[in-house]
Amino acid sequence: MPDWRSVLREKGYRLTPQRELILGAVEELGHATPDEVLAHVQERASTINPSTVYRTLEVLEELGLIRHAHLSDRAPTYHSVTDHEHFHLVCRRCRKVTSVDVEDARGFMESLTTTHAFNPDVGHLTVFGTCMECEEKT
Amino acid sequence: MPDWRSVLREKGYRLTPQRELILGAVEELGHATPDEVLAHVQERASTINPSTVYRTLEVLEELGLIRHAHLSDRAPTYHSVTDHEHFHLVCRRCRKVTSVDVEDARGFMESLTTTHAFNPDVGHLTVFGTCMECEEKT
DNA sequence: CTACGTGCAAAAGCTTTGCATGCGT
DNA sequence: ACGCATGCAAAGCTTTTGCACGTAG
Repeated sequence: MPDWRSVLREKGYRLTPQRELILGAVEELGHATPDEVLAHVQERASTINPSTVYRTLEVLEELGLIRHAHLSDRAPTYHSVTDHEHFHLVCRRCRKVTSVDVEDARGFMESLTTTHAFNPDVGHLTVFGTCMECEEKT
Repeated sequence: MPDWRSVLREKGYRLTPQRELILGAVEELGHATPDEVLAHVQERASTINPSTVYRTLEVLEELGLIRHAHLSDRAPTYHSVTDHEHFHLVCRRCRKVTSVDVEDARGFMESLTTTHAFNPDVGHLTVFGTCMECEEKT
């Protein structure tokens, strides 16, 4: 797990308090929209601006420190990559998000490679559906 | 494959030229954003309004006549359901979209059901990645 | 010191909503 | 004739952009 400071420096990016706060927010929040990240960092530094959040999330993702997925039909959510690489299950009814180890998708991913000449990005994958709890409540 | 007229009528929706045109546009275009649908229908009926397109797509999806998927980080795209049910592979570099029969994902989907108590909606699934053509151009 | 990063404000999408008119039933 | 559907216009959100200042290196 590479140190975020070195990663930024190596690519010629500067170390700023905003970048540290935003990366910290993403790690703390788990899965957060830009908006939620903004709200979180503003608790500590109220003058931080939305545009800084968007710009910083973009940089951090480019550097591979965070990733985003689409857990709703609307905003993207960002999450840390320091944890295991994972993909997501999202229940449409209760909105619950489950993180699943990429290992559980390996067979499927490999079949896409061999039969469709496609190299899938499993870390970005989101599967929508219904969790059994909700299913039973029908 | 149910007739769209009957489907609308059975649920108490009215048959309008706009609805017919919009459904037709989705079927012709394959995978289209609301914007593309609008442009297409306006070729025939220039007064059709964006809000009608949004409202109609929502109705048609609710009735199961069309579905949407997220083929880019931005706009949703709608497609007909009269074809085979399918999911999508999207190449991030060349933006190519491949439709894949759901059968190819069955094993994976079943494993999610059994090991994660989750009932996946395979028709909404989109897998991002890189196609081999682009991969080789590196 | 240099120029990258930030804050601010305005603009740019995209989508939704309220309302009066029109049209399908 | 009744009331849903549409067109229009305006508002709402989220995200992007231009610019001048501040600050990391």
